[in-house]
Amino acid sequence: MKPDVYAANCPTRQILDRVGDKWAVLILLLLRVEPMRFNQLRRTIEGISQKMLSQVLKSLERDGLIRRHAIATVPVTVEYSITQLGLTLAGAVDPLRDWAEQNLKDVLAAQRRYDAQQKEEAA
Amino acid sequence: MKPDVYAANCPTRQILDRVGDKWAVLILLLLRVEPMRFNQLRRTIEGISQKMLSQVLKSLERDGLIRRHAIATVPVTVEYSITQLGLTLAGAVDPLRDWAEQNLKDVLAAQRRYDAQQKEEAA
DNA sequence: GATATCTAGTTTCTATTAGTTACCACAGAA
DNA sequence: TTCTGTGGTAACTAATAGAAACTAGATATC
Repeated sequence: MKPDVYAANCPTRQILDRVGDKWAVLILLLLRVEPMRFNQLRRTIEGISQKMLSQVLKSLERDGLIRRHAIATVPVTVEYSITQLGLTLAGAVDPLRDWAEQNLKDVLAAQRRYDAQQKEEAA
Repeated sequence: MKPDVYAANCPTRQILDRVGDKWAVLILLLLRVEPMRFNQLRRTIEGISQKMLSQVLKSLERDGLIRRHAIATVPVTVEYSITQLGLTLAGAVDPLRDWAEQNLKDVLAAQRRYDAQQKEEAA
């Protein structure tokens, strides 16, 4: 009944870390639409650095959520696509995205209330 | 169609950050069962530092996901409970937890395959 | 009467991680 | 010959997570 806090033993912990990763889900959702190349992803996701993109792609591939396919052109092009496993994870993220869209207003309102309260107490 | 990368504008991004927070969801799921006090949470979640617990509780309260209730005993006790909003977020996390439990085996297998592949290529 | 314990935190410092910037090698076009 | 494109890596810095010690006030223990 007690949640298992030790990261190594807790599957949910590991998946939440992956989903909480700033770029991972974004990439997953992009690749759900269609396969993309490295620089294509980089241009689409304005603000990501090459290092982070490279790093996240590598870890997503390691987890079996995406597939890396190098094509022997000149210069080499590399295409990334989503796997079946990645597809199901993306699906599990959808309820969360829906929740976010429906409830962001309330969260922001709560934040404003809290901040106003704090300010008042400080005065 | 293109996902909005700029964090400030993207509700999903903000919620995913919250859910990806190492301790936040854990606390939310604990408080879904029953209200708890500060040190009670600290003892239940072995491994969390007082600083992190205090910090996460504060940000969860700020987001309107939990409620803080100080009781004038001696010494003062503080009880944290989940709000209606927090309850619905916890519900949206459930599919993800289910996915994790069902697919962790596959993810770990993919990781082993990937690591073996890397090792082989290095040799 | 000094010490320890409970409550719920805060402060300080360090280790880890996230992110930025510059660079690599190769080929084709201007 | 310098510029653009391919897909990255290496070195450095800023931000954050976490460990450990401290606060304060009342009660119980030695």
